[in-house]
Amino acid sequence: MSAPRHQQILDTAATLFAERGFHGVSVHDIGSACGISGPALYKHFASKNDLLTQSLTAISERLLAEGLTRSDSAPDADAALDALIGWHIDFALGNPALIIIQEREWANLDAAGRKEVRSLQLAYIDVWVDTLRTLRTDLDPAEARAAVQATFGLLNSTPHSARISESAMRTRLARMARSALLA
Amino acid sequence: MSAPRHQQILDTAATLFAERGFHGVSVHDIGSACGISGPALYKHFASKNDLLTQSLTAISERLLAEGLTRSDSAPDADAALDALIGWHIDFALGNPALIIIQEREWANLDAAGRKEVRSLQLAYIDVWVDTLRTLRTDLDPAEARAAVQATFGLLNSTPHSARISESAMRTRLARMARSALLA
DNA sequence: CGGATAGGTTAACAGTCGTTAACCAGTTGG
DNA sequence: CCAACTGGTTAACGACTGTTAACCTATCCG
Repeated sequence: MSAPRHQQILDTAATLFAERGFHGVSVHDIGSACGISGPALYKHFASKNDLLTQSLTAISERLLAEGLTRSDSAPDADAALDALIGWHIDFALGNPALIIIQEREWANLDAAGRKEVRSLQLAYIDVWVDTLRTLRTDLDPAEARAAVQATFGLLNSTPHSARISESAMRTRLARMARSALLA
Repeated sequence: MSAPRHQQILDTAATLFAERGFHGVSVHDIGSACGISGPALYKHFASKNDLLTQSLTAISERLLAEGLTRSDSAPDADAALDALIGWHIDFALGNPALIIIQEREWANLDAAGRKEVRSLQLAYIDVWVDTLRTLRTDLDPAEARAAVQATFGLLNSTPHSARISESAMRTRLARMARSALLA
């Protein structure tokens, strides 16, 4: 199996999906952006939908795994929150296309993919919620979840703006997220 | 001219676009959701793209106009910021479909529509930026703009979550937005 | 009364979509 | 050395797309 080509297709598809939306991109577009053409994709993926499913599950798995690692290795809850914020910013700034499709293409998954991605996303949210609730004992789980999701909206907005330097953006987002969560 | 039908089509289209994306909805889908079918839409709109353009410009005009009104009638900058936050939350909670398509279907506009919507959006951002910069003299325009757009991301995340009551969501979002902007 | 008009219908068009089929070159392994 | 497999090609498919055309009916106005 040619793993690099597999990954190349996945990356290319994610970028195109982010730019024009799942239904706005044809398999011919994806193939030709990879130097191959159209139906050749079916040697690597079962369907166009499979491309989206694999992208989204990979994103969710990576967010969750690294989020767990970083928050677990923090000395206390306060540092864990900073670690989560830092990780999410790293990911959003480094992979704007993935952030975009994770936000907007969720509805185009089939039932099975949707279920899997959803549970990974919920697990990731729970990591944040658990951390936040040890710092904010006044928040019940539902309120904490709402606050975390709002913070994701804040952090995920980076792909849409970005007119200041990456390091300035990084520190500004971190400060805004922290004070929003602890307000 | 039947104005109500015009508006009904616009509302229906916006909802469907929000659910399945511009390319994921056919003119037949829109028509049949309105009780008429397919090509009848062309008695009211020039094209499917025209539907999207009119939706997006209407949203941007409304956000800007009401934002200006509310912030102008505030006694000072601090109250103006609260007024802007309150208005944006009102709109986002009341029109989740419109918020969604304004975020994600911008790329599907034709050149003319894109230009008009963009300038309206920039004007709306400027209202926020001007207000914010009288309270935060340390922020240069670019940084203020980045902060405002991040706040929009926070406030616009409501359509994706919403598991707590609307009034609880409203006050939580307002507090988070305010402290993120002033952090 | 009678034409214009507004708002709907169905039929049809050309184009594009995702997907499959049939085929072919190169590599690999028994 | 030959068989199998990998990864590519082009051709063809049926379904669906946005849009136009042709036609019908009710309402309105001179």
